[in-house]
Amino acid sequence: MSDSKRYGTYHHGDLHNALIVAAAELIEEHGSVDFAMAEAARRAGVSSAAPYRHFRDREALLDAVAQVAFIALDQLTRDVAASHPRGSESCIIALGKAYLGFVTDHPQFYDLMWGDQGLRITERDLANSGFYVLQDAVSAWCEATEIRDEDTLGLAVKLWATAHGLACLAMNRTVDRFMADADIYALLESSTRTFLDGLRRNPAEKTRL
Amino acid sequence: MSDSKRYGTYHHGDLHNALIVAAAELIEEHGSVDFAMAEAARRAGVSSAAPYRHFRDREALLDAVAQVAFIALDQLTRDVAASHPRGSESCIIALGKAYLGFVTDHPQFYDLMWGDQGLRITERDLANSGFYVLQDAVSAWCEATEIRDEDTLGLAVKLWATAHGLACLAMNRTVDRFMADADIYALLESSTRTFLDGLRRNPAEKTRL
DNA sequence: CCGGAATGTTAATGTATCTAACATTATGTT
DNA sequence: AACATAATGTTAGATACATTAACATTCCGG
Repeated sequence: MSDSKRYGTYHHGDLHNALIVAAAELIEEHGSVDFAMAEAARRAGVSSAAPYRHFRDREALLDAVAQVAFIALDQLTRDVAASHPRGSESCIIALGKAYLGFVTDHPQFYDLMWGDQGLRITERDLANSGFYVLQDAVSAWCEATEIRDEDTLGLAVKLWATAHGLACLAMNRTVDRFMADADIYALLESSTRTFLDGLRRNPAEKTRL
Repeated sequence: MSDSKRYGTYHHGDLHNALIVAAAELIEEHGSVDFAMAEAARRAGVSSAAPYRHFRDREALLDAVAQVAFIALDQLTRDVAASHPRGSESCIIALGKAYLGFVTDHPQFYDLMWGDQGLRITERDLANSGFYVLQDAVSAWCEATEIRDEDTLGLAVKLWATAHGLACLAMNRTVDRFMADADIYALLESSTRTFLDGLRRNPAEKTRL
């Protein structure tokens, strides 16, 4: 029933997905989210009004693209976590670097995912943000490092914020302009190691209220 | 010559600035940057075409608003730095908290300043981003803490990234959804303290290439 | 006080989103 | 198979906004 060959030329057969793909391509090509609805429709081979049978409005199409992006991020995150020893420092660092790479390799999708004050982000998207994978890695690291009684949720947020912030500043070329030839991956790694060193030094510091 | 009373009703007298103010207000009210050029014009009491005598296009008006926002951030940053002992850890933390407050108090301006992949940011804006103030605070702290031979530029970027990332995740309500009742200021403070602890523990770690 | 530069106005123009009315195809029921 | 109906497309606007063109008024330097 998902075989588009069953449809004639009048009905597309899988316009919903075709529009998501077209929109993603256009975002990639334009380098931003400012493509025209009609352009996506044309690329999918339908008239400019057809998309509205599948998406309430332009925003809804963007939501759908964002959801796909979150799923891709989640997949990447899981793959990275799976290829590093659970509880290792290298796993946490690899997760951060993967996040950094995801953002900087697809800067066009950043706004889609995190921009607009996050109005587009759903609970489902957050579950696909890789955060829970990071939190698990942090928990495992705390156990392995014999750091007990830590607020792993808070730790994960702090580590995430560091990677996110660096990704953000790297993406909009802010880091480059302050540090020529900056290696953001090296920055993230050393920043993370310093932070974890700090935890080892003073593990009892809790942050939740 | 800046006295608008010298002008009659036909000429506004200070439309350039009035438009910047109107745009800022509209951004604040709409909660985003999606106001109409004509709306800003109406608020300034002129016709919808008048703004184009002062700004090439809508983008140019947004640039101008962003520049004002950067100047405000710079001023805030300098004030905070001046009210804390130079070289103190509290100064670095206060700077981070001020940054966090600036972003979360005016979330509408975030996209304007850092969004759109930072295409709007000029060199002048960066000088007004508060970064150099932070870098100076970090340098002073390193001296006071007898941590020598450190890459203060890199350290400042790392600290900035942490504050920026947390601000970003707080602003789009991502942190809230993972941690109910999260106190982002407390998170930033403990994160920063842990990081500085890590530096004290292992100060020789350098990151530049 | 005159002439040009600035700055405003009104009236298009072009483009984008979205809707309305209508056409065609798919699907499920008898 | 034949029909009813839902789903999905199409064309032709309606509306909103950015921007420009042509023209009007005011400011300011000589």
